[in-house]
Amino acid sequence: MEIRERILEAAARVYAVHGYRGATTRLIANEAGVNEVTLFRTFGSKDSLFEELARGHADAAVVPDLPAVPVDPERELTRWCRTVLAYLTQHRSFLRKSMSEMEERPLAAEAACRGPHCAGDALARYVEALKAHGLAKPEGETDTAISMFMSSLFGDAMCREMMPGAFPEPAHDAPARYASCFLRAVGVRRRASRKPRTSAA
Amino acid sequence: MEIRERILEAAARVYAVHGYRGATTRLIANEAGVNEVTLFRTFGSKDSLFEELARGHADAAVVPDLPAVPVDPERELTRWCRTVLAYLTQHRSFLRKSMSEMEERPLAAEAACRGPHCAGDALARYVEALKAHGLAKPEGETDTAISMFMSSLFGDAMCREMMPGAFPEPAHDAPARYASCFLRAVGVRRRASRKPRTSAA
DNA sequence: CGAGAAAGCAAGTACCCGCTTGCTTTCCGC
DNA sequence: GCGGAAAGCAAGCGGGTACTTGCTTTCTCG
Repeated sequence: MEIRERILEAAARVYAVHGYRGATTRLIANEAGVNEVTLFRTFGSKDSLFEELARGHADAAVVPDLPAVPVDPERELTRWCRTVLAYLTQHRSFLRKSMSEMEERPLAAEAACRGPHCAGDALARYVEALKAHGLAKPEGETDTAISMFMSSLFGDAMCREMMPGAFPEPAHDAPARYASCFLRAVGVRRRASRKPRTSAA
Repeated sequence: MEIRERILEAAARVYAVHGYRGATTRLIANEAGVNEVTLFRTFGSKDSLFEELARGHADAAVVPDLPAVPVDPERELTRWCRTVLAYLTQHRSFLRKSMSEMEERPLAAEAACRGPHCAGDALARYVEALKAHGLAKPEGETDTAISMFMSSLFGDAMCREMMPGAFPEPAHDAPARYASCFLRAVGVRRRASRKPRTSAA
């Protein structure tokens, strides 16, 4: 692998555990299996290394897309929710660190927020589509519901490991529960499972 | 004020901005208007100062109580929600730091979680009371709703300042919206405002 | 094979951090 | 007014951190 990428990945790992101040150049170089001098030759300074790290992380944030034309809201949203939650959970330490450094390194916090922010926008568009297709009630406070839904994913990813018991169990079922609860809140009727030929009145 | 408390409060302020590693004893002593040596004479070490700080913070976490017998859920819950959200918002920097230091100082993270955890328990008891008095539907997935509600408060407090626009506006109305959305989710019917003499069927 | 680039290595600089020491000043009750 | 406790002050110690320098090793490509 390119030495540049090896250092960046090592920096991400060390940063996720120790934060910016604790992620010393020695530690990062060691983790990357690289001489510390090489780190400085490659990136110039610790600051610019982390600048690039934040940029890369923001660019790489995957926001799965929701269909423009909703067909099976429960299923589609559960799937989306699972992906977003998995992403947030996987990067929880990194995100926690970045957000906690808001006061000292605001750009890092901003970069960390970009992914989730886009996800929220995608969800809002999806709910508009639900309304447009008569699947969701148009009157509800959907903005509040969306905000609560996104916070739920965020809270689950950030806090579950330190507050077990405060989140839906088992963890694997959480996405379905969040999605179902959200859909009820925006007035989407639950379908009978797995497309029965006729709907029960 | 006692010198002990002055140092503790200064430590909390500095810590909220710079985190544990950034909160140097020099900085804390300066903020407290105290000689650095006095800090060490009083607390012995930086570690034990922060130990005491975490303990004090956990003990001082105020969890407002909800009535054992619910009368006006919308009103009661909005009020409770406002208090909890205000607490979380006021201490957001402190909490962000403590939670982000989960890997290096797990006791700090645990202490920071204690308050919110108790709040969640109080809410769960309240919902049980709602059910017992026939005000909430007993069948719903109330656990998920509670978890989402608590996450909403957490997410709002932690992220609003760095993601304006992703949360209910104006901020002052957020508690009422969260409460209302939650009550709908657990099947509490909205009352006509302000106790009309007869209830409309 | 040989030149140049890339990486390693050892050492060093200037500064910061937690913490200590030795001493002086201030203050309060008897 | 005086003795003792509490706080201040100046200096320093050992170790860590970002970053630099000067030199050697290794690899690549023509």
